[in-house]
Amino acid sequence: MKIKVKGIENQGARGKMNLNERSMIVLQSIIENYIKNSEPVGSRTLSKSIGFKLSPATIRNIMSDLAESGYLIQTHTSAGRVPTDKAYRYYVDSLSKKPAVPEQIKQKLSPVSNVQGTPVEYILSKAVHLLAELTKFACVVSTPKQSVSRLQRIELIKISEDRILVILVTKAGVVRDKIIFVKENHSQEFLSSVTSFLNEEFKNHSMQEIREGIHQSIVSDRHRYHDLLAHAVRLGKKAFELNQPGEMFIEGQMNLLLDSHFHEQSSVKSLIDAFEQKTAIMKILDESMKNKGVHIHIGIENDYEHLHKCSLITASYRNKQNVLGSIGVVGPTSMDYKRIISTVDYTAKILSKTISEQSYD
Amino acid sequence: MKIKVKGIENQGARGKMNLNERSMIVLQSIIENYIKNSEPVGSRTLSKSIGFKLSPATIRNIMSDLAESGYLIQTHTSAGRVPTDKAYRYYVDSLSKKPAVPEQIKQKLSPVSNVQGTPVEYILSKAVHLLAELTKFACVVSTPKQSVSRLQRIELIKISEDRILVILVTKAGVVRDKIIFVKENHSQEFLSSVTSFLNEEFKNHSMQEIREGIHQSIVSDRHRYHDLLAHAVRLGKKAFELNQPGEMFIEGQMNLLLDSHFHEQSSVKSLIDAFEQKTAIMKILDESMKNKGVHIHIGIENDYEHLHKCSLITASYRNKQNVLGSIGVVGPTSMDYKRIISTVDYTAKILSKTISEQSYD
DNA sequence: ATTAGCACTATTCATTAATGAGTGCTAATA
DNA sequence: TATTAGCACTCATTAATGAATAGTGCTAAT
Repeated sequence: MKIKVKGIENQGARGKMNLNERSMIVLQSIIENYIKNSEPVGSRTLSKSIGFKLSPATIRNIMSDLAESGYLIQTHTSAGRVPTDKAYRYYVDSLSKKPAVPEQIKQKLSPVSNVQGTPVEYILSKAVHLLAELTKFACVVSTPKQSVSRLQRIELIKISEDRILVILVTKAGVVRDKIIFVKENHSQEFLSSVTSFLNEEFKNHSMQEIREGIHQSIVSDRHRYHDLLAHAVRLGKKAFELNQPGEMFIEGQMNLLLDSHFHEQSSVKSLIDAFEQKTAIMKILDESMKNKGVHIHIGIENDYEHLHKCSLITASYRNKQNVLGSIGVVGPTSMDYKRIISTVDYTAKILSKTISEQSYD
Repeated sequence: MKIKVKGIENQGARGKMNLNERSMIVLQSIIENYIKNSEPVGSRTLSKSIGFKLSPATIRNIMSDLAESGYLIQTHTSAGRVPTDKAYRYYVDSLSKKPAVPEQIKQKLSPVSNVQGTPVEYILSKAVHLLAELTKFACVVSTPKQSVSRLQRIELIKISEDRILVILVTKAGVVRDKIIFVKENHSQEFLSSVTSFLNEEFKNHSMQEIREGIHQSIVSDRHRYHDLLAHAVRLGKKAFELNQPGEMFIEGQMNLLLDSHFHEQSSVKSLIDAFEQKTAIMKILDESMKNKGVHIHIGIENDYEHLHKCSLITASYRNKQNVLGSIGVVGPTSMDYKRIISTVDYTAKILSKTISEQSYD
């Protein structure tokens, strides 16, 4: 693996300090050691575990420089060094972009494609569940936004004299159902004609467009469908609102509590808040939909303060047409980035593949 | 509140011991004290907090008797007493069956009825979420079993050349959808006729019956609907299987970890396992569907060992026709039973009301 | 430029002693 | 006879102490 040194050498201003390629290899070694053992790493330990020969004293000098440049900190005077968020950022940036996915992980994720044909939500929950099991961290996935997805089909089914079941099927394969209450007792035939009208009119339009456009239709066709379309508007609005705050499935929160890094009381409570609020994590997932590939948010880089001690690894999933949502892992900043990144990446891919194959376009 | 003394007096065999009504008031006082403060309660404290005048020495004697009868234990020689599961059992049995529900709690649960008209799952998740927020414990709810609920309507919708969306609407208001892949390109008209055939044939039959009966129909009508019915069989089976293990929503697991009673490492891990496995809790929820009212499982009374340090308070919810599922709270054995019982009871009631009003029978 | 050596610092762990909450028992009391 | 006061005893908790340990920083030698 090639290491990027660009822009790092001599950035520390002070003439004495020199952060050359060797320093960075040491840093990398410290990081990997810390990820593995979750304990501050000292010069002697490192001297042994590092590839080439270097005495503890020399390593101490290098460490001192790295500390001064903000890559390492000491929890106390006589303790080993611990990587900072800056160090992790350097580390992940210097990783070759696509670590291979171990066959074992692929195998464990294969059940995701086995649930093809089930509702998208079920596929998502399967994926997030397996991801949590594999990573031993908390995992999240956002459900497809209804606003961007396009209508495949709408169905109005008469359930009783005053109730109609409305079913919206989107291109992404999401089915949303809702009961609306009506005053008039419409015949199923009437509903059928309204249904075909709606389908002709709005198929392939996004929910957003429908919501905006449906009112006009009412005006022009007022004579025929007036009342029911009014209901349809109300339904559309409600269904849209329901999904608007963006649903999100969470799995494996408990994993974090077993993790040694979160054993300090304070950060546990922080995390609980973060998951309770949802919005902060949701925002990160949404952000992740804008660009391809794996996104990495390390500790302090997160806007939300309660996530300052976490890293989030996210990746979006999609069907052939659109980006639908994101799946991600929430863990300590000292997670095994190599493994987690490749796992998340692969999970998103298999999710995309599974959903694409059952999407309607 | 009347206290049951029946069958308790002199049950300890040893002639000396006497557990009269006063003892039981003391016991009750100890329990309530412990529930409130989560700390072993001593004779001096109790002497002050108890209603009538009684010296610490006397109370010590009573406590000693209660301990001998298995209602109290000491964590160590010089510690106060802690109620046993037997004590809690006595305590809840002696509660007047229906503690009043505070107006404040009713208010906080009112959003449940506001989501009427949405999918049952959504209503359930709303209810369990609020219940967790109110009780500050972990809460669970089981979704309606498909096997017992009766078919209201089935719809087959042609999605693309090789895909059909199947929607099952049950009387309980549960909608289940699934995509089936077909080799032949059936026309929508053909599907419509199959749909109406299926509806005529199976409406009001339970899923179980349909699953068993559908094969016969195939035989007799083989000439017309053969292929699609074969698919319907497969669908029915799969849909049934999917729901069979019984889904369950969990909320507020994290609450338990903040609870002082679960701070000991071991019991945390136990609990995580319990929620991971789901089956044990699911079984208790299922059990709870058999009888009306609130069910209480205290610590050791639970079959599943990992739940020995928990109490579960459950109540079933229903529509006009059937019992559909259960909702419940999982907390420490020293929970505030009065409050939790009334809250669970009320939640189940409001859930039943909300769902009944949108059920199709 | 690297390394060995040594002084220095802070954590961790075990030991000890003091404190205090709470009991159990016995004898005095109402 | 039931209750209470008094006292000895137990055990957890806490703080203080000191030894052992891991690790650094600096300096001088290589």
